[in-house]
Amino acid sequence: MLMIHSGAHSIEPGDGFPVYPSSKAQPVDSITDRLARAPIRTLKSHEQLFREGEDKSNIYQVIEGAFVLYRLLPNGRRQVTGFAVTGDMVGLGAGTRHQCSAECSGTATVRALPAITLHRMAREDSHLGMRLYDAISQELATAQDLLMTVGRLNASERVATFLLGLSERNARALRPAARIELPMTRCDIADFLGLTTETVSRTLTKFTIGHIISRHQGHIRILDGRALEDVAAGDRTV
Amino acid sequence: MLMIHSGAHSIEPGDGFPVYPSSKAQPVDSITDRLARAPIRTLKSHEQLFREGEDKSNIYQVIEGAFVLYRLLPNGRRQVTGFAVTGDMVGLGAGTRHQCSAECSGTATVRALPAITLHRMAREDSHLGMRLYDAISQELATAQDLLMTVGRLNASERVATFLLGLSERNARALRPAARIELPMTRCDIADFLGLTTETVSRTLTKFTIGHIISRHQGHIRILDGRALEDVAAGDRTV
DNA sequence: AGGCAGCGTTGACGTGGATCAATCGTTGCG
DNA sequence: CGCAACGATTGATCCACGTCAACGCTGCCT
Repeated sequence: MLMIHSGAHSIEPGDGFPVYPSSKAQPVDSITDRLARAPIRTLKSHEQLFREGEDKSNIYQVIEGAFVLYRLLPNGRRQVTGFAVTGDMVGLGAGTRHQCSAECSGTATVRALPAITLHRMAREDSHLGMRLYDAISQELATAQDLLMTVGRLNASERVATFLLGLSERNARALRPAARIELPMTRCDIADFLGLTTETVSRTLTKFTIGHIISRHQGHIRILDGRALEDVAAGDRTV
Repeated sequence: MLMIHSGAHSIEPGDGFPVYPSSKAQPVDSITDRLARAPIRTLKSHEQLFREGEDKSNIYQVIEGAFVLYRLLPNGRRQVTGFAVTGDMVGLGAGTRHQCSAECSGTATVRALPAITLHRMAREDSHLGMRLYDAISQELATAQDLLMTVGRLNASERVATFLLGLSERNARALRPAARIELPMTRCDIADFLGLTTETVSRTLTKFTIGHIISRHQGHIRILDGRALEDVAAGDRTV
């Protein structure tokens, strides 16, 4: 299963990712409270929240909208490392500079938490520190999943894996798993999977012809999930 | 620059990776002391230290030897996520199960630290927690470098980037940067870079013909570092 | 309403790297 | 010593995917 949102995690307890046994008494100035009081920033379509290499002044939580996280090569080639949506944290990590750029697809709003504040809080509250550790560990696992996908799967397997990842994300959010919104462009998907837009498009067409998915206005539908899993596993050619 | 040892980091302060301002008084039972007292395990050639999916009983520090860290697909395809050598920590990360397998190239020795002990120590000492956070953040950055390499570079660029990474590692260890030992097999390199052994071999041959490197018994030598950088950046075709 | 820019799809074509295969050293082992 | 196993290299061939190009659709701007 390919997780889609590398670089994007909740650091609040109780929403499904591993959390260390925490003390019953939460610190008064908990991360949740602090985030609730954090200033809100609104971004226009295609505006950048931060750029790779910039000083990491803030960590952000996505309130609304969707972000593409990516790294650029000097010659313009791009690798998308993940997508972030409502609730996800972006910018986590210990370095003093951002490791990737973050750009929103449509308009978006985020809460900004000064990096220095988060790290001070983590030093004072080891439970928060462990939650950060959990979150970043999860990001690492996600990045390695993607590495495997990009390094060792062919185009059909990659696209199938990607769709199953989105489906799984829906299921976890208690939304219908078969209906998949694709808020990102073909170019974003291609740069995520290490392919070209043409190949992504052709692969989706092949899936459609094979009655594995159907395409609709603004979303696609998984018609044959088992077949999609077989394609992702390399057990079926489309 | 492609770091070579994803999944492998020191967590002791003062060896060159970012460390948070630490209290002057180290806890008595510091991680260094604890590691020094840790039991040593010796492994035979090609023995596995742990496997992907296994319960994470221990975290290890490599005393001697070299490890290949990798993930497997059901159909046998393999993605090497990193290499670990003397001093590196392997098995870090918050999950209860190992995210990858670790196998030694030759014979190797490691120190084993129970995961539960490390996490207890991290809960009690937030500075250690932050060092874990630093280490895993660095691993994430390394994994994303590799993702970029595998997703967006061609074969020559990947191999050149790989050699430059090894060279850089030598330089940081104050060893000659031009002389590169390749302790891993062509197969390991190929599975690291998302290529085949044949392509790795042919690419090294092309570099040799182009007088960018020379090959010797047990090592290679970089003859033209600038050319290698140009190849890695895609500014020169071999 | 018209023009234009960006996205998605499809087609034609070329090629980089995978695949299949043979050879050669080296190493380990009975 | 001789054989088997393995790793590295090289050659021949193939094809999956990238590249280049055309075209339709949508939404935005004036």
